[in-house]
Amino acid sequence: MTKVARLYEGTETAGKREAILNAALRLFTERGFHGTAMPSVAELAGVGAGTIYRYFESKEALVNTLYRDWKNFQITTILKDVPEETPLREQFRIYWNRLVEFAAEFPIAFGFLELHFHAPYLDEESRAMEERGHNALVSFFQHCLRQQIVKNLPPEMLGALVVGAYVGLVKASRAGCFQLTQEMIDQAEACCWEAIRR
Amino acid sequence: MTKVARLYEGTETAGKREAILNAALRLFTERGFHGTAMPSVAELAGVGAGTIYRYFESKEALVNTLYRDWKNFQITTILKDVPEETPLREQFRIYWNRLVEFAAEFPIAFGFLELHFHAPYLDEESRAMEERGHNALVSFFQHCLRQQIVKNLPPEMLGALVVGAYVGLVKASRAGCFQLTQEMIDQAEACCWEAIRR
Amino acid sequence: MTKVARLYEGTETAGKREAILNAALRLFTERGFHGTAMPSVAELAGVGAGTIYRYFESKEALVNTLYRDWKNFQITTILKDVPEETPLREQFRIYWNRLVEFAAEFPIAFGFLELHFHAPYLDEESRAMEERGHNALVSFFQHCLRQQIVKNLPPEMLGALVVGAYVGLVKASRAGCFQLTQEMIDQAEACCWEAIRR
Amino acid sequence: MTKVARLYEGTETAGKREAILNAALRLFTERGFHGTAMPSVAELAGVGAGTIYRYFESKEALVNTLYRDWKNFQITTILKDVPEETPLREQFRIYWNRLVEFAAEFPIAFGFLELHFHAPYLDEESRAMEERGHNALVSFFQHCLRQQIVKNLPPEMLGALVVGAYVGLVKASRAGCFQLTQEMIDQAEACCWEAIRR
DNA sequence: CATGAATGAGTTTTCATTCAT
DNA sequence: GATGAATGAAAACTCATTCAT
Repeated sequence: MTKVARLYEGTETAGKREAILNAALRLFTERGFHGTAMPSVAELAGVGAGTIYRYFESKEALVNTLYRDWKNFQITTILKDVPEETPLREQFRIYWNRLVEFAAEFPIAFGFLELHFHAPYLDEESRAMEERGHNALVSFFQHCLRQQIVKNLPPEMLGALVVGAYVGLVKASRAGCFQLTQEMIDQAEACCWEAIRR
Repeated sequence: MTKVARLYEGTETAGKREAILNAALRLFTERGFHGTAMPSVAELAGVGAGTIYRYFESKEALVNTLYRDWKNFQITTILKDVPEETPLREQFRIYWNRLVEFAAEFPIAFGFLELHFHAPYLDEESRAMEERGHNALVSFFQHCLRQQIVKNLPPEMLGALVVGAYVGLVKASRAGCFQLTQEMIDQAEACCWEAIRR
Repeated sequence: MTKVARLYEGTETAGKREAILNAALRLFTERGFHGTAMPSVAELAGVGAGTIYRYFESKEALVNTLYRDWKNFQITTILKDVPEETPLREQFRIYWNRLVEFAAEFPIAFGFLELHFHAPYLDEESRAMEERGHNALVSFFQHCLRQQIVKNLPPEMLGALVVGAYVGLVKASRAGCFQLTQEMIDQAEACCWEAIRR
Repeated sequence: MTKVARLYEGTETAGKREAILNAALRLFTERGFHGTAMPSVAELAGVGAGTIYRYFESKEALVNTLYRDWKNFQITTILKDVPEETPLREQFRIYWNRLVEFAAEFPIAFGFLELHFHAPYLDEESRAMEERGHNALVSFFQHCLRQQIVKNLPPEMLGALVVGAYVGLVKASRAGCFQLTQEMIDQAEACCWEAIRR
């Protein structure tokens, strides 16, 4: 059983709701929001078409739940348990590895979050979650800036470059350009740090 | 200059085909392929709904034409007129600036190409065009590798990191995180080079 | 007193069947038969959706039970305890007052019976009940005709005019056009008698 | 060709819109608003299901158009060309006859207007039209009251009794209780006048 | 050529009814 | 007996595509 499924397994409500969310995650990622028909979600989830509406008010509610849950999970997974006193260079390494691990362990969710970044059908709450991730990123680079260990550039720009490189790397590896070994991940991390370090 | 480029010039000379491509570019970028109704494309283009089908066999044919035309235009624009003997470090600077200029001059087309990267409704020919861009990128970094001026990493990976950083930068600036000045563009270019240089 | 009547009394003694009939009466009257969802009936009745089907075979069976019970109750209430020897003019007064009282005491049931008059989903038995009320009406006016105290018109027509006036009066008062006082009820009764008396 | 059809034939838009309105009029009257499926309207109208939505925004818009058009037509038909100086007793006779004629010539529309009186899906504008008819009625009886030729009762009540009797009469004749001859119509008119005259 | 009205297959969503608990 | 989650058929509505004008 993959970890993908496990995000939606902990609760005792169990079963249908998780099946729907997992089916929707896959189909929305593969075909996009408007390209996915609700009956196809139901079929993949192994439930009746009407059943989805017992758990989610609408298709939009479904995609938003998915976005919030996964974005929240991603942020939590990446930020958890890093002692404040850890050197920032070391923190950078940790976050980088966690980002890559997240994409490796939850490839569909990674694709989903990428595809739905800033999508017009995301609601207030989903956007707030997006914002939360963004703030954590900016906050880290502000910290780096204060310690003068990175180039004197806007923290948003530093974040954009590093996260952009991360996304590019993962997408390219997923497109089959290369297989990501731990060595390559480490090398990429080194590249990114060198890109921004003072 | 191709017809694709002319779409963004004066509309008085534009034929119906251009008007349709123009309208479709905007709507597909804003709402996605499945989220865009053909009649809405017709309306924005100022033509009858049936007229689209005189120029394009289907909605898929339209999006593929758009993808091919713009991808081709992007590749051509970025690669043109760089003498082989130009130092690679200088070539890198040129390509970087052209990428950023392209995104600035054709922001909708940039968004369109990003959004439709690897979309399931793109056909063989469109994928071949994608491949062509990819090959040019890889080829450049192979050249760099042979001259041992960049880190000894797969050229696809070097490309992924740099282009990823570029995409991240442009998207962040478009999301309103910051305004891209020439100085920042130059600084970002320096970052990217430092990321990969040996 | 039948169970139908008891529905409008204290709810603490009411069984589930009564609760369902009560809820259905209100919702069918407010939103119509097809406009009312069975789960909404269940919710208002405070029972599970499946429970309705322990008491009624289908939605049609429910509306027919309701129609029959209330039509029967209406007829019974209006006709009861009028000695045959009572002068017909006096009987007319009695019936008129009982009709108005019925509409005042059971306004929802009055609306329900009006709305469902001749509805296509009423079954044989419900139509027979409708017929029974009609026959009582016609029979009364035949009696009047035999005594030559009313105009020499078909009894059905006399009934239609008087009952029509009654329905019009009640509906108008319910629409808020005026408040029905006993004086007005008496005056209306006088009008109706003058309409048909010889 | 019946007059029912003719209400929607005068315009040069012709054809589909009228066919849809006429089909909807029949089905809404026979089965009610919620009991009528849009595809069944389309089928009876002899058009595609999607075509209805080229002419009417929604099912509600369709029923409201129908209600407004017919209510307006009814009011106009009944009130037209009655010189102010006509004696009120004579006006009463004219209006009565026109009401009955309307119901005879447009039996489905009569049923439609009766069934949808005060329906919850009627919009502001439709209710305003309802009000307009009501006002004309009240206004007539106020005139009668001022001339002291009718009983001293609220004009709304006089109207409710007379119109109620009219509706009862028509409904009964339509239910097959009797065939309405001109003689009977005249007699009914006499009844109604006697009901309210001073 | 250009149009846009017309279409019907497909979409999202609802709801009468069932059935395992 | 009572429940309410589950269902799938059918509802309202949309839209890619066609074709008569």
